[in-house]
Amino acid sequence: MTVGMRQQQAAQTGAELKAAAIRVFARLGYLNAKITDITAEAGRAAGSFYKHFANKEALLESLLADMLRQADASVSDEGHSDDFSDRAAIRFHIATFWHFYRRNRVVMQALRQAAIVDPVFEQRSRELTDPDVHHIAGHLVRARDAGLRLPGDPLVLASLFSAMLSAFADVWQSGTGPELGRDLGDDEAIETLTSFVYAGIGGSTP
Amino acid sequence: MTVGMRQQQAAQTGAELKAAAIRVFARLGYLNAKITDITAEAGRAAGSFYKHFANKEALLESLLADMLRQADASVSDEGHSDDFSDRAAIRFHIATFWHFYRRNRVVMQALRQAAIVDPVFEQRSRELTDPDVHHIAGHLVRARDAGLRLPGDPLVLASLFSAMLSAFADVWQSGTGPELGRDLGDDEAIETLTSFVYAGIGGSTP
DNA sequence: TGTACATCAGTGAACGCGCGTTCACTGATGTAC
DNA sequence: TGTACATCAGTGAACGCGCGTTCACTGATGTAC
Repeated sequence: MTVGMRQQQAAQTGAELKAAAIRVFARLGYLNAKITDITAEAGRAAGSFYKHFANKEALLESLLADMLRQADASVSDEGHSDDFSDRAAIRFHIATFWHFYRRNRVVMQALRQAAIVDPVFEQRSRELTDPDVHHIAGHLVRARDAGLRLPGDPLVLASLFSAMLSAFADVWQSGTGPELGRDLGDDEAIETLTSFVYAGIGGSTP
Repeated sequence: MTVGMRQQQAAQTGAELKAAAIRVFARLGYLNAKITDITAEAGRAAGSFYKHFANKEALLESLLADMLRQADASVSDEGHSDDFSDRAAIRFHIATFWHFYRRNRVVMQALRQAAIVDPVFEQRSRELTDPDVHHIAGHLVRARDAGLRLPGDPLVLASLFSAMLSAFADVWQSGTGPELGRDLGDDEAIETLTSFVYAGIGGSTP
């Protein structure tokens, strides 16, 4: 039952294919990436791919699994207060998301592209986003209980935040904003978002 | 030089193909739509398509042209005040966008999908969004001059608004939000967005 | 107004390209004795 | 420790499917005289 040379090598090439895939997705996008682009990037033959993944979808599932495993490991749900009348609570959520997206932008974009074309990934995408939206909605309800006059329905606002964060991170972390090539610093991005959201839900003027 | 029967008929089928395309895009998405899906929807033979459009890209260009022509015709740049310290100015912009998106959601989504896969449409998409972002940035600068303490750089905020509006309209106009099938009423959507943005840039609490 | 020929929208079967996927083969690791 | 056989990751040429695109054909409109 010892792990032999062969298994190690195989696991290794599997990992190299995934790493190559991420580089290719970053360059061409998930939808434009051909299997042979990935194997070429990894310096392997085309057929090699199928010793490790059934197809491109299975590869993406595997990348998603890696992402979630890593995210679960690094989550510290601790230490953030639970209502959004507290500016620090908002900042904490935004910063967490922002850094998560920095680490996983390519896979997240790949997922979004896959979701456009494939109902399975549309579902996966929803499964990833939905709990978050409801989590945020909960914070908003508590903020309302604490006396804030929200500008709308908590769930609607929560989905607004979620969409806003993804779109914003997408644009400003990949330098595709109105000023091409400009990558907003983490601090400026997080501060801007926090101030905007905090004031937006009635917390206070900046 | 009179317009004959044949030309009329041809223009007619051209228009029918475009209308069918929009229905198909709405159902399957631009990227998933096959030429034969469109011709079938229009009740025509496959080859017919190419008497009217060089390919799917040309069809989309044509739909974009229609959209812009119609938008140009209905624009009344008049009657909106020019700085965002005025709540009505924000509401006006949001309402305009919201209604534009209601009329043209399918084509806008098609454009976004095409942009993922094709640099030409990435460019088109940018050309469509960019002036808007700068226009909004201008309003924000004037709001700042009027005494508002913005939560960040005007251009960054403007791109944030733009991304937020598209994402929000996308989700809530197509019933794909956290509560599947719920289409937010125009008024609720516009009010929520306006209040949020107005407060967010320091205008006031709702 | 009528006849002969030209044009052209529309048809749908056939073609062919791109790319995902397979498969017979190789050589290195693993196993049995 | 050595020999014979089995397994399996990796290879890359070949296969074949899906779908965009073409093309020879039809029949209705348009033109010439």
